[in-house]
Amino acid sequence: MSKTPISTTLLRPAFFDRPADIVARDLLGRTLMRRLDGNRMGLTVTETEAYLGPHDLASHSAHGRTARTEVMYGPAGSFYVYLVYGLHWMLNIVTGPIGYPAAVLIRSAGELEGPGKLGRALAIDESMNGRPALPQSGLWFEEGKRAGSVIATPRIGVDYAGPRWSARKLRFVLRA
DNA sequence: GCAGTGATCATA
DNA sequence: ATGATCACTGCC
Repeated sequence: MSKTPISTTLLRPAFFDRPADIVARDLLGRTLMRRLDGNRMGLTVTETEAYLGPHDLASHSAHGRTARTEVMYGPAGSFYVYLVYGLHWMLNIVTGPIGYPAAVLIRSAGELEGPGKLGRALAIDESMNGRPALPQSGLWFEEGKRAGSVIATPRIGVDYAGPRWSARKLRFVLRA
């Protein structure tokens, strides 16, 4: 116990440099780590949604590059955080190459079911927007994958995207 | 079923 | 400057 392991279980930026649906699925069962007030907690990711890119009419990036969506055009592995309904901070992780605006919404982890509850419990706010998912940010992912079956369903709350895109099964849930 | 809440974006 | 919208939650 006297030595610190050299290898880390950190999920590196390359993990996120893939299509959003692949990343969304692969994140299930991984551990979302949060450092708060000097304490560290880890939560198993249990629900995600993929926002594929500018052609995906449910994605914020479907209407072009704006101040809000700017970080989606940045490097994979950066957090994209925004406020919805004036109350709830949504936590997303940017995926794919620089210049290509796609992301994965973290909807549930551990006992925290629902993206608004997750954001509140983890004290997510605009200060996390654009930060890399690394320990130095106080919020990151680790590898160890917990087993379970994966269910794919349509995404929640995206009816505005029209039937074609709202019906796509881009929400992924881990069932024990 | 629907109120709360405020940033964001299009319109002007 | 104004108004519609919103990747939600909790209480009626």
